[in-house]
Amino acid sequence: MNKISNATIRRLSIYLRQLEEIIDEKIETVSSAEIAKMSAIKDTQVRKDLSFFGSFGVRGRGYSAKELAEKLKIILGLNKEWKAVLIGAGSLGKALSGYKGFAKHNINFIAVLDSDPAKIGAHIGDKVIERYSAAALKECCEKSGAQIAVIAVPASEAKKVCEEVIQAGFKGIVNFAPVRLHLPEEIALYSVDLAISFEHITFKLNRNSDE
Amino acid sequence: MNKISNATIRRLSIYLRQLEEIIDEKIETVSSAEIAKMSAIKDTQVRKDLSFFGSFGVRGRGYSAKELAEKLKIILGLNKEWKAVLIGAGSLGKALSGYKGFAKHNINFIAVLDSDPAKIGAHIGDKVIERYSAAALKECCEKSGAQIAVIAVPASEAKKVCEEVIQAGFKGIVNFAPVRLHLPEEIALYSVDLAISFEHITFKLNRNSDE
DNA sequence: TTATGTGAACCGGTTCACAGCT
DNA sequence: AGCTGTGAACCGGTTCACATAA
Repeated sequence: MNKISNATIRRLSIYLRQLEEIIDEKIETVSSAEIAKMSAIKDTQVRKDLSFFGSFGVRGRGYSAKELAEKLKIILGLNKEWKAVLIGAGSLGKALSGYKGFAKHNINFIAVLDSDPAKIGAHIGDKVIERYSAAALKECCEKSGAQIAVIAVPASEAKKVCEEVIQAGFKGIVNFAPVRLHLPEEIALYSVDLAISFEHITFKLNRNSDE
Repeated sequence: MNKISNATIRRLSIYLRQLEEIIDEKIETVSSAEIAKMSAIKDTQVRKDLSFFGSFGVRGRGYSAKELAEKLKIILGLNKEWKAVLIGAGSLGKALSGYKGFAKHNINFIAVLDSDPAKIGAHIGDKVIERYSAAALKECCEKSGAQIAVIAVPASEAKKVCEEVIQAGFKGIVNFAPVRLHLPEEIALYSVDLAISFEHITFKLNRNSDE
């Protein structure tokens, strides 16, 4: 199975989102050029990305928006049900648990864990916060079949939590803590780092003013 | 002025964070290999990235952790005070306004705006939520000198807000809404997209199980 | 004629190899 | 001897050019 670049994966998500907008507008057929324009990406790039997975269009005509969206969902794994555990019920955890986009794409939080005794038992959305422990993690993974751990704890705890998550048997991690996690090749990791995003902007603003 | 890749900018942020850890441990000198190991990046990459901005090390010895951190802060623009406006006081906005990392790097929220009348006047951290309007934006930008707009509103509003942000004169945008923003070359943009991060993981988990 | 699908060319970012300092 | 700094080589991702199909 030939390797797909991270950049391609990211763009597939973008295409899917644009297609969903198109479908909402009741448009049935789209060209790669139209998808490209909405995505601010070149049309050849769109076709090349899709070509790694098959040929979904009709020459001279374009793509069926619905069919292509369906294919992209399958490619991205969104046709399956995913179970995730949220670790950390702070303000960021709250924001994540409330995000509508997940359910839409079959990503469901089955539990919320936190190590702060004061929070245990409180509600967060329709979930009750449970006590964090390595054993609790293991139970989510083995009994409930959760595959994804979402780490939204302070930086100081993130490395330990990460190790316990791997121990418990999770196969995918979305990390929001501002630390670099080193993990085995077979675990999928995506890190969202707020500091990096803001520093990206300050760098560019700084540069623009220098020129 | 030669162009610096986004990848390099991202890594500079990472190096800075690792250096801060090193400084906390009272270590004075580091080699590029040590920074590289902590960052899970190759040592030649570290040196190449730094070389775009000057030579900060001592051959045969390494780098002064403090000095290099200081240089990186200057490169990333973190030696200056930045003023940002937070647009959207929902759960994500709350999480962002509470994030400690910003103040540490001289990024300050001077105002929180929201268009929901029910929220106006409420507190969010030590700020009072003000009514969102194009005029309010302009005031933040022109009177208070804010340079960065942080968009944390629902997808449906994001495009309109983005236009008004540009109109108001902001030069940098950090976007958390799940939409593609098209904007003029001279505006710095960084988008954080939760759906993309999760879909990245589902794609990889899906693939790993296929193989 | 129009728009897809794809091998080939290109380009830029990463890695290598080694010269240059301390 | 050890580690930095950097031109050159390499590699992978993007773009081009065009054959193919409706």
